[in-house]
Amino acid sequence: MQLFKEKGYKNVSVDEIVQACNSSKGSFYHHFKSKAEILNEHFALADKYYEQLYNELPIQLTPKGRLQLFLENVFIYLEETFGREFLSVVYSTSLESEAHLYFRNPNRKLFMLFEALIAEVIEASTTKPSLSIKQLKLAFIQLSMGVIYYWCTFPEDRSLQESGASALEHFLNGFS
Amino acid sequence: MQLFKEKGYKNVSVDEIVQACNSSKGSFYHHFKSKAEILNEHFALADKYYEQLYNELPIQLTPKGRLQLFLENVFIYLEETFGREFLSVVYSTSLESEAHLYFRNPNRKLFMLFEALIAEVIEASTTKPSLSIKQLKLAFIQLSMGVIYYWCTFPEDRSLQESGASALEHFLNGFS
DNA sequence: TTATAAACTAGACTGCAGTCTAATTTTACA
DNA sequence: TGTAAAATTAGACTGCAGTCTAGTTTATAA
Repeated sequence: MQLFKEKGYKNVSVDEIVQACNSSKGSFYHHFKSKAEILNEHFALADKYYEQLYNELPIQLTPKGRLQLFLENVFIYLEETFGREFLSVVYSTSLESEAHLYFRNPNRKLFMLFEALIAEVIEASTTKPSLSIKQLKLAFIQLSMGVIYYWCTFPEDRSLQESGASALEHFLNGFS
Repeated sequence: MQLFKEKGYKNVSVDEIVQACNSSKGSFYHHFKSKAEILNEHFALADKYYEQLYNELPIQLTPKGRLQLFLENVFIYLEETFGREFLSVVYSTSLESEAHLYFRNPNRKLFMLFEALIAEVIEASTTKPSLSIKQLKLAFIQLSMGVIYYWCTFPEDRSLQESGASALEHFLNGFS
């Protein structure tokens, strides 16, 4: 991870990694399915952090406010801890290999937290929404991924959080 | 493109391509910046098709209905013409290189059509939405990308269109 | 025509992710 | 302890994207 930070993911070869670790390629590929899979280690940490974020969400806020605050903090965390290059590598390699078991797990912890927060919003809503909670959870996941993917693909000067702010707002408007 | 369809993108090497074309690597890389860039050719076609779709949208439909129908047809087109593997390759390689000028152009034709259709929806809406048209266009792009990215990452048996249906519905609910 | 520049082509070469096989170390258990 | 199986390690090797350099063809213009 240190080498990646110093030189960028693409500019660090596996040979360089194993040399820096006094290890060997055989050993490396015994433990990891691919170069990209090393990044997985971080996703376990991320899910831990999200859970903490969730538990620290102020109870006095409205459900919508809680959902909004949560996603905002997730985005801030992603940008600060991972950064655009790291996210690009994860989003890119996830599509081309079976690496990233954490990331590609449709039942990952983060998604469960999304669901819990959306359930709160539905419950507090005066009218029943036309979509089921499963559908709304899916829509929310798609939205988050879209925001991140867009932010990686079209690098601007805005933060990830800013870039996704209006999409999130509009999503919340969808609840009467 | 024929080789890719037969054997899959990853299983066709550039050597194989140039051999099948009685060409050479030097020639290939004179015309294309990368292997992935060949796929670009298709995006020009796609944008042509979208424009036609847009022009054929029934005028008697509500603006929401028109937007919905349009995106549904885009998704159907993407799935049928490109397919999951092709989309995965494009979405993946777009993050790792400067290839795909079409795809990575924030002003591409498709996005303009989105904007036009959203403008219709806003105009027909009784109350002014809290977001500007530019913000809504961005949110809509992010949503579409998210739906496609999700569909590529978590392959299920559902069509792309089905997978994104509820996200799209919820987006439209966001307009009062 | 011919000189010169620009566009294009050829294919050997480089760098790197990932594989393969043979060794070495660790574990399990008699 | 001894020994067989399993886990781990080493590093040479393979396959392929992309580069490099030296040609060859085509366009331009006197």
